[in-house]
Amino acid sequence: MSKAKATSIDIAHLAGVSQATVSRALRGSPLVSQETRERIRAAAEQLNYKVDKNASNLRLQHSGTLALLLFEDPTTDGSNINPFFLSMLGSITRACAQLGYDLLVSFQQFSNDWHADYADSKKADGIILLGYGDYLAYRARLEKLVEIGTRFVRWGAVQPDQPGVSVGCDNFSGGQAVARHFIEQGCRRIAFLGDASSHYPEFFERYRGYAQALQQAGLEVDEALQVDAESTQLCGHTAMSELIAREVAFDAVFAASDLIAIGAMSALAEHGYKVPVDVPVAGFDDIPMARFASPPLTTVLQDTRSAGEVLVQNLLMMIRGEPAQSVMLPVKLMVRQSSVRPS
Amino acid sequence: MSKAKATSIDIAHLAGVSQATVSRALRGSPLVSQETRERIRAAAEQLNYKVDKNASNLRLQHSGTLALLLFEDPTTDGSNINPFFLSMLGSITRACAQLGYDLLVSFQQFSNDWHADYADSKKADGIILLGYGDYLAYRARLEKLVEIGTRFVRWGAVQPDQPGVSVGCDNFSGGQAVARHFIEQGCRRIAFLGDASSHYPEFFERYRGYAQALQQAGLEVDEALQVDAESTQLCGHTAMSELIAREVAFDAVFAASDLIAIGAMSALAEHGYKVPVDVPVAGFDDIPMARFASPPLTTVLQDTRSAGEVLVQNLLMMIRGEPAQSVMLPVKLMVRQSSVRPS
DNA sequence: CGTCCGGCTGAATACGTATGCATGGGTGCC
DNA sequence: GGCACCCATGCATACGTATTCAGCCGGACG
Repeated sequence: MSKAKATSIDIAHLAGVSQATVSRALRGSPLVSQETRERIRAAAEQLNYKVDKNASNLRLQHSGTLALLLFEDPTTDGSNINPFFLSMLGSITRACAQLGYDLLVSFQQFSNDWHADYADSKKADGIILLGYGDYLAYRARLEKLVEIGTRFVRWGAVQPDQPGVSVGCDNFSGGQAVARHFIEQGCRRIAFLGDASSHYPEFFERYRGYAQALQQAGLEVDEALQVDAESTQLCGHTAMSELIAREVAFDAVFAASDLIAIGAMSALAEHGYKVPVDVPVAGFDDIPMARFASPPLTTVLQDTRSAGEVLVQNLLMMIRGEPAQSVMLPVKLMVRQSSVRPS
Repeated sequence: MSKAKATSIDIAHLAGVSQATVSRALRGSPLVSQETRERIRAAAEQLNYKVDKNASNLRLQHSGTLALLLFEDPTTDGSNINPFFLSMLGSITRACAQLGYDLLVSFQQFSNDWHADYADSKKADGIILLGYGDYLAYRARLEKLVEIGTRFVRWGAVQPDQPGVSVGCDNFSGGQAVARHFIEQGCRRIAFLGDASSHYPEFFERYRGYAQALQQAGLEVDEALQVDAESTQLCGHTAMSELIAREVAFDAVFAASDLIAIGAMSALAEHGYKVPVDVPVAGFDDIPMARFASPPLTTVLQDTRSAGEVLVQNLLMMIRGEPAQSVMLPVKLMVRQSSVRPS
């Protein structure tokens, strides 16, 4: 039909008013009379007019958009995105839609430089940072963000000395719960699969919870029972194989994430171990796959739905200039077959 | 530090040049001397300057952004997003990043009105439509989009009379392959779980492929063996239970999607059927969960990676004004344990 | 009948960038 | 030495919208 898109001036001509009135009418200003408003609305519909967001955003100095930045360690195999973060993505999208914001999604995995630019270039009003990253490597950047006044929230371990606002689950309690669950069943040599250094604060918190539960039960925390692993099935498989190769005794496996746990279970199967009879296994995250693993995987549920809501709400508070605080969300142990020895 | 964000004029002052030169330098215009360019770059860095995308986009009349619109039938249980589309999301994001575009993501599931507005409001240069939707219900809207010149590509069944450009897998051949796989093993009463009406063209194509394979093998296509189901585990469970309740004989189950297959397998287990010994099962999509189902699920692989690339490339062609055509991608049968009877 | 006020509307401008056009200074060539 | 030419830069303007300010009209009130 019309080749060029209609502008508010076209609408103004058609409706016999000025451009200013068109703008006011379409934004719902009370200054416009009901009759004029209706005429303008009709004209706009007739020409398929839509407000030009670029012009509008430029004028208003905000974009009505949030950016979601998913960063994963580039060392991961790059194949598939961690399902846990996909769940988060879904809940964040939902929360954004409910609150009237659009969402820009970017995977650090796929691009080189930090798209924190999204906010600096006014393409987004704020940023959500998501990922099990090597936190220390990003710390300087977070501090830079704070310094130049970029609004952002981070999903991850909630620690007192962090720059900016974080939202995360209670990884410590989750780790504790898993360890206690094993201990109650009489396990005494519980392996931990996952990076236990402070570079990965979330895994580290899970490890600390695990270690404390062991100590409270009077059990030794044996370094030989801990194997580093990033959150992929492949790493889980490798780490489990490594543990078996060490030939140390173990009677339970706590994997720091579900993907690691699933990889570990496949390695156990290959080596002839039956789960849970020979060795019970538990993971962390409760990704959808966990329920359908064989056997169904015991894990720690992170409530992604409220996590997404809290992230977005906190970010919007910051954008509005209100003070926002870090939040730690509760977790829940989901006991399934993989961790329960038949009595 | 500085409260207000720096503009190109600030940079111009600091570098002792005009705003025009700043713009040219930062955009890499060959008109600017090397020395001046360097001075401007330094000034920009010093002030943490980033080009204001809103102003830039307004001036350039494009946004460097694509919108991904995921629409699923609102009748689904709304809990989790179909993992297959999440895979597509990942590959589309990757393709966008590689081609220098940002991606705006929206779930029709969560919002009421069509955000085709993204393109009309110039927030995006084009739209990617994704979803097993009731296609007929959207047809009028697609035609409207074509009419007003909105650039979009659609993931789904590729059919000759469709408005716009589509990219999809060869669902027909996939359905054929699954049916033949069962037939080769001597199955003669193969059930089909999934909507077989033309409202869901992708499922319908899979059904047509299945039906043709049966006929070519001289087998009857029995309507009693087909049960409607949308693509969720719950629907799969329900549909399978329904089939069992019908008390018709069946010796294989072809589910139109992996989620349906997984739901069906759980229903089979509840009724005491062993997969694959009593009844072999296959799905469609090859979502990550399929490999970890119990038993691992035979399914039809859709290559989401190239699908994402083709979608984005086609859309960019349209944006550049080049002609783009619908594309049908090949599929591949992934035989795993769920469909293979021990001989 | 004049004044004032309130309710609507229009004119003008700013948001920050990109670019066509004009300009200045330097260089080469005759 | 003068003229033409080119490279680098500055000036001015347009992109489309939202809002401030000013103006107009009609009615109410003194």
